[in-house]
Amino acid sequence: MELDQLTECYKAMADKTRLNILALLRHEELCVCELVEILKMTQPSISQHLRKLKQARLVKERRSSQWIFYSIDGEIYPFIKANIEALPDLSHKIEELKASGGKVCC
Amino acid sequence: MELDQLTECYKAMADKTRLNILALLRHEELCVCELVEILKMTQPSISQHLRKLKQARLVKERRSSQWIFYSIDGEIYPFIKANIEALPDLSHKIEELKASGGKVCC
DNA sequence: ATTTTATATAAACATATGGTTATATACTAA
DNA sequence: TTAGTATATAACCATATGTTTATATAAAAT
Repeated sequence: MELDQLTECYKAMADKTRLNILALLRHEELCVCELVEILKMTQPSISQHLRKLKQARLVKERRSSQWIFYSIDGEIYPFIKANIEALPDLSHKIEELKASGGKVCC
Repeated sequence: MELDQLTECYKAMADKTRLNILALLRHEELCVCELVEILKMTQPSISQHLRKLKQARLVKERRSSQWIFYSIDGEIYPFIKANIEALPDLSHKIEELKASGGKVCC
């Protein structure tokens, strides 16, 4: 893997919000508004972080009617994937969202 | 591992020069002036990159008379270490330096 | 002691980055 | 067709980052 491409990957991971997003998507695909709800950040901010992750090919998107669901891109290099799997377990955040009726959607 | 600490690690790796440094140190310890020579960059620039890598605990230093030798920190988290081992092989750069008589030192 | 060599630090500057507010687009529902 | 919902993009701003030049420090050599 080339250094330029690697640098882009690590740049994409070099932000706490984006690591949080990756840590959440590790459990299941989520749409933008769910991430907004969980991370308590504005929608444009989340969208721009997702764009960076997408450009670095760490996540992919899937449109379903009004929503766009993001998930970890399966094509990721194995050692990058290992990094994502080493992120903290945030499944409780998703559980909270479901419990509060905020899931699927919005 | 905490997200803040992880973010610092990835920030440290989110730069092409620093990835080059890590890729070189993967093979053997090097002093600042050797890195300057190999990477064709100014000494203060290299020094500041090394400081970031040191702050993120990716590298450690060892003083030997006038020189300060940098190397990969052995205490690194395993999956971070795997990242460094996945970096391109730059041993030829070190060989070139040795061939040109630029090694140990300066 | 003075000079030289190796490295670190500081100051200054240009560019990159992340957040906010406002607006545009895409789809849904009425 | 119009209104509403979900998301993206643009413009703006404050802060962070990387590079350069200049200077400081530390050890070695003379």
